[in-house]
Amino acid sequence: MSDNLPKKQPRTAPPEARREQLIDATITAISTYGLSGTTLAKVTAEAGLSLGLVNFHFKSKEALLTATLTHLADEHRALWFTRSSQPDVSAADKLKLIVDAQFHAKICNRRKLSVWFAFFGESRPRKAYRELTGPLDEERQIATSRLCADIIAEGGYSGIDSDTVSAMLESLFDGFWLNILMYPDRFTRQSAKAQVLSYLRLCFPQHFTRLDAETFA
Amino acid sequence: MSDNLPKKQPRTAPPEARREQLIDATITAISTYGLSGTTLAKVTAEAGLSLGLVNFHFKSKEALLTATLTHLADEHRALWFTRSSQPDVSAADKLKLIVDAQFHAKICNRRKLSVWFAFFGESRPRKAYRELTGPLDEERQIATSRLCADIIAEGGYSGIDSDTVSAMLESLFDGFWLNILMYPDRFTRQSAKAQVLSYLRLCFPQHFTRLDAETFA
Amino acid sequence: MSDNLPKKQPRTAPPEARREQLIDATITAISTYGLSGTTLAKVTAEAGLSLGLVNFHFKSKEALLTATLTHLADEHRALWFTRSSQPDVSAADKLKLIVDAQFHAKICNRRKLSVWFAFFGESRPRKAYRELTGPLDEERQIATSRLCADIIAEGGYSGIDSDTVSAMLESLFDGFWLNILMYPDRFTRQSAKAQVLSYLRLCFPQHFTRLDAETFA
Amino acid sequence: MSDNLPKKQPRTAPPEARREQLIDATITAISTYGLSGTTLAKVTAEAGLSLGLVNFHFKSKEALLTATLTHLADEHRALWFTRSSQPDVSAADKLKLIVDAQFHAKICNRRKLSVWFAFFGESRPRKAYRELTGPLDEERQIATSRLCADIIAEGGYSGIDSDTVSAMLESLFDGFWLNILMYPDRFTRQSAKAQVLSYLRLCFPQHFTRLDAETFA
DNA sequence: CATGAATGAGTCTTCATTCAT
DNA sequence: AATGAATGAAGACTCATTCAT
Repeated sequence: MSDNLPKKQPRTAPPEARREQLIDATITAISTYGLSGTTLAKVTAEAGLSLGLVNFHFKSKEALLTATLTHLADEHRALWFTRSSQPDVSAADKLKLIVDAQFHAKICNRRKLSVWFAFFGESRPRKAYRELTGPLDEERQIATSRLCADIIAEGGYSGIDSDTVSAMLESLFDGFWLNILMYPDRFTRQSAKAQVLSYLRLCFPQHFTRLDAETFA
Repeated sequence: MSDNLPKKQPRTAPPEARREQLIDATITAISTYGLSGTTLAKVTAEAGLSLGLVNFHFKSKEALLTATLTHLADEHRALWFTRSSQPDVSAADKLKLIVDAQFHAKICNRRKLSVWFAFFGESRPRKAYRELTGPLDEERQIATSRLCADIIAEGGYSGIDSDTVSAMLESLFDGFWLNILMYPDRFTRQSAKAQVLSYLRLCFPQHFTRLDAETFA
Repeated sequence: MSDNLPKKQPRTAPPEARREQLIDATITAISTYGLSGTTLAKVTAEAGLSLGLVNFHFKSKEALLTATLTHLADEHRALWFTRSSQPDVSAADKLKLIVDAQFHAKICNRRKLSVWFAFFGESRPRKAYRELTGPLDEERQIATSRLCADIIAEGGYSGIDSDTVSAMLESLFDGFWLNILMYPDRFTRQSAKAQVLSYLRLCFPQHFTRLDAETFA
Repeated sequence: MSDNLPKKQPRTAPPEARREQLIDATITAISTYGLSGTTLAKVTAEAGLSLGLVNFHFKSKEALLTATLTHLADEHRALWFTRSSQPDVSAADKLKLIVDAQFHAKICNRRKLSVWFAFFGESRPRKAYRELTGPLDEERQIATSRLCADIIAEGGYSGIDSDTVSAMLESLFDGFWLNILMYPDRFTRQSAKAQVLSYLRLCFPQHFTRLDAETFA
């Protein structure tokens, strides 16, 4: 289950390294066994560490799971936020960068998607997700809504509402994530991104051209 | 936990009634406690029945969960299929009926959405879902794709692909479901349906008018 | 598991027939699943009857098992007792008949040996056996001891004790039964009987000849 | 049920000690409650340990039972094998040592005999016994057969077959064990051993004298 | 007499957490 | 810091027994 040799660490490692090691093993365990099938024994075996360490570095199993979720959420947020905060980028390009981040290989892979949907699937973890990650989701939706508003103003688009587009985008993101997780043969990162961009082309024909999908592949 | 008085049934009920009763209690339990938090004790307490009865009417807990999933899938399929199989309905109206079914109060409520996402969230239940419900998902996607193709042919639309639209619809369905489950304050059945229809209006402006959303509310 | 067609009885059968039917199914169940693996469901399925019938015809499961044991013990006792009670038979021939009964196909088959040893193997059933069947075992040992005493007197054998021979016979009976059950490839009814008779030949050379084994085969 | 005070061990004991402790408690439990009446709760209570510990040190209940059987079989084998492997001992004396081992107080007591017959009595445990201990039984039978062949050659005995004697000995061993377990008032270790030796005296009068029984008491 | 649905106590097993070393 | 043995509560499943029909 774990190739322990290369993972063996010096007997005492800096706490932060141990925490990351355990979080990484937790992601692997959740994606393999599911949230309820993830036991501390499996996590520590995967990490090549001893069982007792989890309750030493984290207060409880729940704390480990919370830390794992936060870790993923931060990673995700960093990706789209830093990219779309660059000064000399147009609103449309920022929007494209957010879409791009959503389907980036680092984020949108089955290992990590499994974890997201593991949290969505059960009521208590869902509550935890809402508290921890909900604000980040809302922040992103607000950001895309503002970008859409800028584009609408720029392009003089009528009959289209920035909040509607951003709600659509959020749902497309989640829906494609789910389908990529469920039916990887029919849904891929690339096709998902292309189809989201095709939606933006429908909305904002002057700002999104047929070539965009390839540009950011 | 269970208000037992009104639920008390005659001591011996027809097996099918007991099965339905247990499936209904299972849906409630999953939506309340999650899939892994759903214990047979909670299910039977919810149903006002004794613990041992589940393994009498169903072979195992897993069989109960499978039956629950199948029950939901059949209910969902029946709703959109019978509606969209009527003879004298246009392709566009059939598509609207499918969208309508997807966000119908009978299907799209937090109690039942919880169950869907409970199955999506863990690897083994996800596999079960894929085997049991995957074919129905694909059937629906094929149906919407055909309807889109008909609409495209009718309207002479260019630059739009029926498979892309059906993939988008599938993802919008799932994505809005998730957001309705996660953020019921910001996402409602009505707004979701309206936004999906706004997407169809973008795609097929001659076939979907601004009034459609209200028509099928 | 049960070929139910030929076993189906008229809906109401004489109680004694039902009891025998259930006892027979119990023997089959014990030999197949062991004593603890024998459930009333398996017994009634084997008998082609409904679950509730056992507690109708027998007070409890334990009563069924007790009746089964008694049935076997009576059958066994009848076989050796009636044979060795004939008036014009010599003591040696009576002894041979007892040995013969012990390894008779009707008694000494794996199906029934399983039941005997099932009762020997657990403390409570062992206690039940002791109470129900112990007296019959003792009766047989006394009978063989008397026959040995007669033979010793007749033959003028010295250095041999009738109680020792009867104790040896009892143990040989049980030991061969066990080995026939455990290792049917190495131990058969026929070889066991021949070897017990070879022991009697060692004890009483004038009364048991080399041909005895075949005579009673 | 358990006198816990004297059994309390240091909180962390070497694994092998815990395993032995649990095996010992298992023997006690089987002899008291039978195989199917032996629950992990009773075993651990008997051992003065907590319920969960069995599945920590053994994979399952079945593994514990298997280990218990192996433990007894090894103990038994060691006793007769080391004794009868001494270099300067005659074949007849080796045979006596095997008989002696069979009825040694360490082996042939009701506590341990209960366990043997518990395994004989049910089909699945019987199968386990056959696989684990069958080879040891056969090894012993082969050893006794060889010793008998040596004695026959030495003594020039005729009309007697070494395989027959060894089969008789096996069955006597088992049969006396059963009777000692069932009827301890009428069958004792000492009388059983004396009677088995009396059989050997019948077979090999030059090698086994009347005094042998007492010599090895 | 007969059926089989219903009950609930009892068992094995899992696993988060604790703690002696 | 780290280890892993130990604990015990909780859950799925079994099954003798009861009882309405």
